[in-house]
Amino acid sequence: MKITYKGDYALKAVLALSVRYGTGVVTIHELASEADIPLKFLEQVLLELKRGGFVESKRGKIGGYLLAKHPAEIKVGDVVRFVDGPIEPITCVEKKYSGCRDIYKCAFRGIWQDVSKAISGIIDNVTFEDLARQIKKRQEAFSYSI
Amino acid sequence: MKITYKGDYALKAVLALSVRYGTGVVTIHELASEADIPLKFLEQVLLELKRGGFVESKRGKIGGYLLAKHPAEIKVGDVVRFVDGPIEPITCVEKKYSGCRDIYKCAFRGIWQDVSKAISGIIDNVTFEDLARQIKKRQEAFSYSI
DNA sequence: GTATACTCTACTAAGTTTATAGAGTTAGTA
DNA sequence: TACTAACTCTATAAACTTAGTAGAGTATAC
Repeated sequence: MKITYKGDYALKAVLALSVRYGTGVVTIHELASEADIPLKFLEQVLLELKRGGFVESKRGKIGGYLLAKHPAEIKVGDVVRFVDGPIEPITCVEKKYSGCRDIYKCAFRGIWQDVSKAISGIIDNVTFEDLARQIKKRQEAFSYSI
Repeated sequence: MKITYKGDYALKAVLALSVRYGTGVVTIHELASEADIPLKFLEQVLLELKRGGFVESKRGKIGGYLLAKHPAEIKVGDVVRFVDGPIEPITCVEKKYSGCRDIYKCAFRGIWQDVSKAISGIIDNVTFEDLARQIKKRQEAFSYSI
């Protein structure tokens, strides 16, 4: 499992949209400057997220992006797997694999399966609602402290 | 975390040497054909493992490789980290990192730290003695069944 | 002194990552 | 209608990583 910049950007974009869920659209430009992401790269990431059903877009002058579902329905794992591919640390643990000629000899397979399960257990148990709530709390705490 | 072919080959080589621990040296050629690894690639992997203190070599006509320590003293995690680098899924969780300008905003950091801990919890709790014992058991079971 | 096996450096083809460029499309509004 | 702001799509490219190959060099048993 490796989180690439693309994956990182995707997660941050979805989180930014989660925090603003229900408040209309956000432009790529806003998202890019807020999260410090190269604009043209973010364009591609958002298009991909759209194809994946995570976000929706509105074109035209007052256009922008918004979340396609409620933040509670999007897990961190969903975005990671969609953008950066399978979380398995090695190919032989992915579902369709049928490689290892003598599978009984592959002493490591069990370990990689355990690793995969452990990772899933973490990233599939955090939704963007959880993360958005954290962010909002911090923002409140910050504004009180002024 | 991603296990590359190099990492995979390294693990298999160390395991093969673990199974034969105490029985003298094994040539690269034997290891390569036993584990179906390209010979010249395995050469490099073994040299690297030697520099890492995992294996020792004996040159000359009756030369070959052997484990530098007892299999019980080598964890799977040691080899993985040495050959394929840090197991952290993203740079910002590695020890020396001091990047994130506003770390309090990085809502994902905690997740990646949890993932790292979970992976470590698995790969640092399996030694090559454990794995070698498994292999030997299977070999026995196999020979009984004939 | 020769065969065998490890040592070391360099090279390369292919794939992935991280962007950048630019032309095209949609929709609000003056 | 014309203009503008914003999304859409395809192509390209530099840098890096991976996986493997090549070949000359060094040590040691016999």
